[in-house]
Amino acid sequence: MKISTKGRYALRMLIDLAEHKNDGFIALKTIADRQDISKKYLEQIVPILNRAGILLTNRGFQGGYQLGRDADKITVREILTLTEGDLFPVSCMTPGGEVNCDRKIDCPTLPIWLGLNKVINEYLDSISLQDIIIQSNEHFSGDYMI
Amino acid sequence: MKISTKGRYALRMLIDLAEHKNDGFIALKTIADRQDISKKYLEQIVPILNRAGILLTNRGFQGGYQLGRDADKITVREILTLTEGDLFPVSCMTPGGEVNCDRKIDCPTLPIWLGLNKVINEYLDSISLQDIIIQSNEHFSGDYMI
DNA sequence: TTGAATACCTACCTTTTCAGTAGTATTATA
DNA sequence: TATAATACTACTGAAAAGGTAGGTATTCAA
Repeated sequence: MKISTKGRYALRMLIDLAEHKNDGFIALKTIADRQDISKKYLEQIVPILNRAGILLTNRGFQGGYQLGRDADKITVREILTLTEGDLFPVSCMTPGGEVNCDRKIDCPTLPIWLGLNKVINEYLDSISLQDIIIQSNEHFSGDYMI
Repeated sequence: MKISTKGRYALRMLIDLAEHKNDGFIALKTIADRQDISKKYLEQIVPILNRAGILLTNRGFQGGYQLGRDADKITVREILTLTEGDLFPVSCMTPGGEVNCDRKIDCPTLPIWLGLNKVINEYLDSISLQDIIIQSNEHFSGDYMI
């Protein structure tokens, strides 16, 4: 019951891009260095986000990445769903929402997983990259107000 | 981000015991057969629940298990926390609640994980074995009311 | 008092997933 | 055309998941 590095790194990369959205295309090496993540590993994560239109990319000299959408239009749920596969908390359900289990009729635990799925998704859906940055800045200045 | 078989099997075993709480001690073989779970695997899960006082056990001939507490005093959260380890959604936090990460100061994602942890735990804490059985029965009779 | 049924314990095993590395191909720009 | 970047694909070592296997200890009933 853990989010893997894949999802966490994707999130950190996108937050980094959102924080530097006025810097043009940013090379993966720059992000990898700033976030202390293996660049090679990030290379594998990036195409997932790319295909979903979350990123704009430029190859070649001075290439790199930018957010493909405004930061307030990208939710944590979208990022994690792309990178972690679906977020359904048990393996008996497919991404499409179908239950793939012989016991599904009268399974007493199914309502629990459906409910858990709901609270998780609603929570993660309520947070955008923009929200994260705002909250992060508030917290930062808060440290100096004591 | 999935609950493993260990947690799900534990939950099903305890629901089974709650449904048959008037049958005295129930052998693991009976539960394994009814739930279609490997008895040998269940044997490994049981001690975890046992140590927490959720189970009463009797060894020897006609031995078996009973719930050690009323079904409305056993929550899904307790069962899953015991079997899955803590339920914290990322690996950077210890069961005790301490953050085990160099980046924890000003980590912009930490509030997300704290919030996610909260909604997950509150949800699972709100469901007892008793609740599951009641809801399961309602659903069952509902099928005949059409 | 003995045999069967039960829980308890520990080691082992196979498969899958995680978390990357490595190497090569492709593309855009100066 | 050299160079700095992304894009793609294969491989790998370690850990976790999901069990099996085999033995020991305990209890009750006949």
